[in-house]
Amino acid sequence: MSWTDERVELLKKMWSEGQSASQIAKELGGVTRNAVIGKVHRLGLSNRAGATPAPAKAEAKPAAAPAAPKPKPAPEAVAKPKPAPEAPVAETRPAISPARKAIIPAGQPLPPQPSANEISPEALAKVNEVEKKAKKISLMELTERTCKWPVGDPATEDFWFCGLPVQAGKPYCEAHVGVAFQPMSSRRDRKR
DNA sequence: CCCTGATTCGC
DNA sequence: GCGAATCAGG
Repeated sequence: MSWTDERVELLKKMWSEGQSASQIAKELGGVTRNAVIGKVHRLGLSNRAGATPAPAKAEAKPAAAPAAPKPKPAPEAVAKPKPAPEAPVAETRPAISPARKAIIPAGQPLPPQPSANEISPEALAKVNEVEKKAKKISLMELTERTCKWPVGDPATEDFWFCGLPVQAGKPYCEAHVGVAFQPMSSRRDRKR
């Protein structure tokens, strides 16, 4: 397999939509996530921010490299009409409360894929669905990899934990993670 | 253990 | 340029 224009295009699209490298690789087929990541870097779009107004975070970066030229290949993001202003929300914010109406930026809509943004009623529906087939485990049955999403009233017998297998190092299963956390976008931190 | 992206380096 | 191996982290 080679990186044809079409494949690269799909790669760009998915990457900008926040899809993970493995998902993209799976979609493309014939390549591994490593290949995707490698390509992403070579394309110079390792930063998922098509036009993120820089967190303006007063990072106390040493920057003690006066003579160190940082050849940062300026993002060629220009001809690309980026409608979504990227919601400036903190990612680690568990929104347990289901009371949340669509705050979807009413900019230019994203016709094909609703993308992976906001909670969306879809995610909520997914949770309902999941709760049906939840394992309904008890507190003591919780392990490192069981979804710890509580359901029901703790003061009642009608209370249990989801118990479905969690994904990654999250405390919840995929469905619940979708409701509890914001998509994903900024995780900039490398110690090396 | 599952996953994520980042980097390196032989090809 | 490519991507497996490796690394670093959740």
